[in-house]
Amino acid sequence: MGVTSPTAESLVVPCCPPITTSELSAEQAESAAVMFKALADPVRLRLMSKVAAAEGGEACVCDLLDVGVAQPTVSHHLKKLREAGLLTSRKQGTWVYYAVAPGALTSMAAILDASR
Amino acid sequence: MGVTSPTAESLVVPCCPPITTSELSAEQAESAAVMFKALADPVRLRLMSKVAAAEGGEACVCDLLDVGVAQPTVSHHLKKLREAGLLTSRKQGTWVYYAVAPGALTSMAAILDASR
DNA sequence: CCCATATGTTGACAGACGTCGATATCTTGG
DNA sequence: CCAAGATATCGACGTCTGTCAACATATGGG
Repeated sequence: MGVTSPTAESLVVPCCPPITTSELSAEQAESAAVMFKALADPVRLRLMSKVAAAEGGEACVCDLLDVGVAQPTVSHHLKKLREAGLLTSRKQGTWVYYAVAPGALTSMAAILDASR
Repeated sequence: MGVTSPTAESLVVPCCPPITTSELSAEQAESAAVMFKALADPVRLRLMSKVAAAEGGEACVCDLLDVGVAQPTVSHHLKKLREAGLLTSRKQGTWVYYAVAPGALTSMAAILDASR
């Protein structure tokens, strides 16, 4: 295990309206906070960036180990990003490839709105 | 005090390139994390939303107290959002009005990029 | 002037979080 | 099959964070 199940986690739900449009409900805020929490760490931001900027749209874990923390810590952060629905993972032989979940970044940007 | 100084905190620095464009450096990730950390809490997300969606673009603290936590906690969260550069504040008589810092949301959305 | 109202500050506490070393699991090559 | 490499899990530790009650500060009205 350790690889994203095909049915869940990779789905992109619209979640919330732009915060400039209407006040978020407690439930909407709770679910949006999960995504922002996932990016609220320098190491996870760098991991997201490495994956998002990788050619082919995916990166092997072995290419994500140079972020200044130990390997178990990298694994822990990747799990968080997966659980937040921001990354998907795919196992190929010995290696695991991570990719940005389709629509994840767009749906976060949508919450922020681009009109201010 | 307690009101945003006019010179700092409200400035919008571009901070970082889109994460899909190039890998974030440790320093860039650190400073971007400050902003995402600020939104990584349901209460703060609701506060941002209330301010952002307010008519006139600003809201009195007295209109921000119905988010399910005590008044000191609201004050604490507003301070965090101010320090992160996401909100500005203005004192008028007994009341303090909060507004979204110009460019703050846009600059966060820019980091996420809108191309995926 | 003093009191009610609005907002911020302080100190304390429980729980969440980031980090690591040790270890487990899985896969491939020999 | 067994050793080596890649990745995940576990358990522990220190630190950060959200929360509140109590208090402090400031403003305007009577």
